[in-house]
Amino acid sequence: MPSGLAPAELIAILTAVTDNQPRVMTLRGGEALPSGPFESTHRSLQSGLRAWIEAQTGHPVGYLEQLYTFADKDRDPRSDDVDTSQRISISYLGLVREQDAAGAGRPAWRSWYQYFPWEDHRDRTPEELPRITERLTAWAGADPLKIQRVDYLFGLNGKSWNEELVLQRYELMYQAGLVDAPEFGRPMAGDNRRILATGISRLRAKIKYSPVVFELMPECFTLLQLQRTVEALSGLHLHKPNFRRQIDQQELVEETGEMSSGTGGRPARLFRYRPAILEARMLSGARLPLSRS
Amino acid sequence: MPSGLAPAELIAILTAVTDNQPRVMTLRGGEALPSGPFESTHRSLQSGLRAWIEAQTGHPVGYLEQLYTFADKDRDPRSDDVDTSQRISISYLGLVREQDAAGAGRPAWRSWYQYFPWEDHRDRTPEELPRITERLTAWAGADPLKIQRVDYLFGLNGKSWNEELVLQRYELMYQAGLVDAPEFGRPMAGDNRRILATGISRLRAKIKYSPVVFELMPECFTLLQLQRTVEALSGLHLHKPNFRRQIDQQELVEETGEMSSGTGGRPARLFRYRPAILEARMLSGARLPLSRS
DNA sequence: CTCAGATGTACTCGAATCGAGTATAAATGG
DNA sequence: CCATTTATACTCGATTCGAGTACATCTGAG
Repeated sequence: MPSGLAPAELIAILTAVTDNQPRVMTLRGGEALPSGPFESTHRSLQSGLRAWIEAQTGHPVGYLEQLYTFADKDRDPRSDDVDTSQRISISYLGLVREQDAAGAGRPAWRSWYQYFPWEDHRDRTPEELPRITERLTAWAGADPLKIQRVDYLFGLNGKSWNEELVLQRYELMYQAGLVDAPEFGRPMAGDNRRILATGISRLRAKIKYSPVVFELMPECFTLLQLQRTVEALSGLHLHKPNFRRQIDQQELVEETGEMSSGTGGRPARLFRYRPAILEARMLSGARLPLSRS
Repeated sequence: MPSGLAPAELIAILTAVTDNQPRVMTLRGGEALPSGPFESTHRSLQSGLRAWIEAQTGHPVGYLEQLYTFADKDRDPRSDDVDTSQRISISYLGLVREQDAAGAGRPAWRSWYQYFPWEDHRDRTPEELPRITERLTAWAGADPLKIQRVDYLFGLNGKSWNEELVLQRYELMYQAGLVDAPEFGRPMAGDNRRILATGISRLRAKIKYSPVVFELMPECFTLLQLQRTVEALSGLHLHKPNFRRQIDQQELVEETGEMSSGTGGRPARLFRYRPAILEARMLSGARLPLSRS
């Protein structure tokens, strides 16, 4: 057997937000992410992955960003193919607007929070959390380092909840043997659930300093729709006046002149993203006005 | 020819700071970075790269962080092997303390700023900058998008210099055909110089919210030594009182009780990093007190 | 010895940011 | 008509941060 010559695998976390739910594109009954081998016909890693996504989900992709590269032995030890040569997996985060799916692999959009129910803190703290932290605390025992880590990751004992630490929380739960319990979120094949956690972490971090949210918005939107989208992604409730102030200050959007067709209350102004400003705002960014509750 | 079965290549940007200069470990007369194929004997991507680095440079590595994965066709089009199958390159950023090098590939530490002389803004704005921006402005012509991009990346026309945009600046200069001019920095083989730019960008961003600087510091250090290291990395001059205030507030360091042996002025207190605080500060981070001049 | 020069340390001030709260305006629907 | 929902404007105080100033302490050259 020569050195690791297995083809590299490309994996996508394709995300959209509909009905105030952040969703991920899954295959085979929700247990797998779109993926396929990188082939010599592909012009680049990105275009290769785009081809696989279109074939498997029938969905065109706009924004695509590289996440992380794994080798098999770095990955989830439950993998089936123990004696094949080492495979390299390159994961990407993709953002799309629409949600109709019709491809070869039984594509379906599923809410992130089916897989990570403890990550949605928009309305109340999730009901799973007490049971999770209870078992984690038991697992930590008297080890001060473990206790500190549990407190820090899950916002216990005066620490505050940090929504970006999705991956770290998942890995701690993995260490503590909690991720196989079906009560704590739907499982996925292989390490796909961990890759999803990586993508969520990255996206939650990125919306704070980069205008990627607009990749998920329709052409025209109200400020509340924008806020609801950010809230869905971050899993947090935001303070409305502050959110609007931030959006104003950053001049990321402009009015279209039209008004929303009224979904219950007073009609809202419709806005449009100003991509012209993108460069200048790359770093000053779109900070999130957070909220305790 | 089957699908792209070339072994994946591992590449390292190994960085240290000595004599107030940020340095990168190079091979073959400074034109290449340490690298080697990922082999089936390697336990993981990281450990494989560690082995190659030790063999080629004789240098052990502590901190190692994945940067980016390329396929050949994504890379610099000047690559020699046009008709081989597609090769995948996985780049890493490594941080080390010491600087003695003795390995198989003529290892040598070189200052970052030999390769990117326009990135060092500590004392004065670099002398190359006027000539670079002049040629870039000529290249941009009347295209408003290009003009905006030049202004934004190089801090022209009221925009401020953003030290993190090393890669973007290099890629713009590449587009404009400036990177082959030896007056604008030392060249490297293939796309190694672009990979180095990627690493510098990442490190300059990371020192702002993560205590990675301490990977580059000796066990004990004065606050001024710490400041000089951060300045070397960011290529900026920092305001001393503000820098110390930040370090105090974040409680990242503790006094050793000893004093510096006096390198000219009044003896300074020696400090030591407090890794115990690491977790809690992961995000609140080590922000940089910047400075215009 | 003394003083220049370098380094170390302690304050102050004002602008900007941001979480949080309050108030008011405009539409819908029973 | 009024409760409810949504939209929008304004205020207040805490914190952060860039910037400036002042002063302390040691080394070493003359």
